[in-house]
Amino acid sequence: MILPRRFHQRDPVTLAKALLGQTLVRVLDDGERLAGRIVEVEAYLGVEDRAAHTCGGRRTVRNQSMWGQAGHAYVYFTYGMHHCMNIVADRPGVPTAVLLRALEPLEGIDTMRRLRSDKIASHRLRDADLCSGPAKLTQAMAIDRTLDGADLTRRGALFLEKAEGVEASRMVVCPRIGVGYAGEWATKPLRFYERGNENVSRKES
DNA sequence: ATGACGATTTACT
DNA sequence: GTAAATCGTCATA
Repeated sequence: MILPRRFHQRDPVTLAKALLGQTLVRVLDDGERLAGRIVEVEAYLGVEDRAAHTCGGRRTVRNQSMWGQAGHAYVYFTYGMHHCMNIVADRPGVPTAVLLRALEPLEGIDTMRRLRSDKIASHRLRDADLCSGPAKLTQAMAIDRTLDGADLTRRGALFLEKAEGVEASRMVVCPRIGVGYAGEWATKPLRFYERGNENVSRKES
């Protein structure tokens, strides 16, 4: 079953926790299906959040997806070489989102490994190296700006299937990664991951 | 038109 | 641990 619009129409912290355990599915142009279980996420809280791209109400060409309807993808390009994928939360005009930081590979693992190996020299990547970071998972799932704005509640190139969630007792809650520039917002507990999962990008910081 | 900067990853000391 | 890679985006002028 595909996760419905209503699932996404919540505040980003609630959505972030609910997304842990759910399945992200990517269908390639040739029909091959790649899938991963979401095991690490971060919530971005919108205009007040100094770490968010929509901080201060900024609305730009790049971040316009964050201002739109929940359940769509917000994919951005950064560091001149990497893509990161978010899931838009809340309602139109409230620009919040959840960043996907790590997946546990489920389907299409050989293709994921090829997509990752094409870019880097090292051969024989472990399964846990395929999707253990926000830009690694977009590489392994062939996600780029062409999928920005994609509706994740429809069976297309990218969508979310319902699976068993992760209980609060098995979640680690800690500060977000890589947002040291955001002042007091850098230390807020907005990162969530499944305790003990080997695919997580880093242990608690 | 210009310049500074990343919601990162990888390789190397 | 530190540094390089690499360029679209956005604020400033």
